[in-house]
Amino acid sequence: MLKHEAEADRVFHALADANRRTVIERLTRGPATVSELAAQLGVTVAATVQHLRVLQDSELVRTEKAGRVRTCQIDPAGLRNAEAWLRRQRTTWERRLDRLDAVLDDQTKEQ
Amino acid sequence: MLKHEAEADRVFHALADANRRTVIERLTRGPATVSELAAQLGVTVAATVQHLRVLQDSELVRTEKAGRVRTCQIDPAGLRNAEAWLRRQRTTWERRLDRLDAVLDDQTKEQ
DNA sequence: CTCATGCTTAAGCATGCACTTAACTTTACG
DNA sequence: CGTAAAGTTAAGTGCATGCTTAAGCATGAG
Repeated sequence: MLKHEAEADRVFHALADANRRTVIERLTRGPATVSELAAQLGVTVAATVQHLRVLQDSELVRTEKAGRVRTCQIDPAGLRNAEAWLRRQRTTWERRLDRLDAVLDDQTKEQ
Repeated sequence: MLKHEAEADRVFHALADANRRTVIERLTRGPATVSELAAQLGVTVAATVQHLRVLQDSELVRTEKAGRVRTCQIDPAGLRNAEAWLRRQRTTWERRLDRLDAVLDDQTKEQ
């Protein structure tokens, strides 16, 4: 639970930036180099590298360097973590609503 | 798409804070007052109010004031938005992998 | 009415973050 | 070799963020 919390911290922080989300959206369509991502974002390559570090630490992106060009692609682990946290909250909440419904049903029957 | 992007911005930013996630986890178990949330977080009531403003703006929490006590509960809209964004990315990525598989299958057949 | 309770708001502060520029390393090409 | 391209790293800057304290505003209990 605690390890998961730390992961959730990294992942949601990574997703909280619009430029980093744009990188993810781009990479779901296929791999890209650092320069290509920088061009699409409209920021410097240096800024893009910093974004990529955050995305890698949260397991949202994997990169590999061949020669002098670094190729980036989606790492599904981070997306799965984030989806799992959200689903956990939603199901807990829905289960509670179901219990509430049951209680209300019992009460109406007892009248 | 643009409106959705702005919503994603707010939601993921809200989820990026550990204390705000704790509030959500608490509220999935049932409603709570501002003071109760502050006590659990171990921060001042003032700080908690600020977190609640962020959570309301991202439609993760709804609140209602009765007398001098404000009761907070989950608003499922924000969670749904976040889940939708993540699912959109994941399915786009999986569809691309499927296409890649198809291409590779064709190539092996042609040999 | 008095006063404590629950919340709200404003102001200040330390820290973090996203970006830049600039200097540097490594790799490819002629 | 010389040089341009791709990326890395460091330092600095402005702005946002999360927190505090302090003051203020309703509301409920006695």
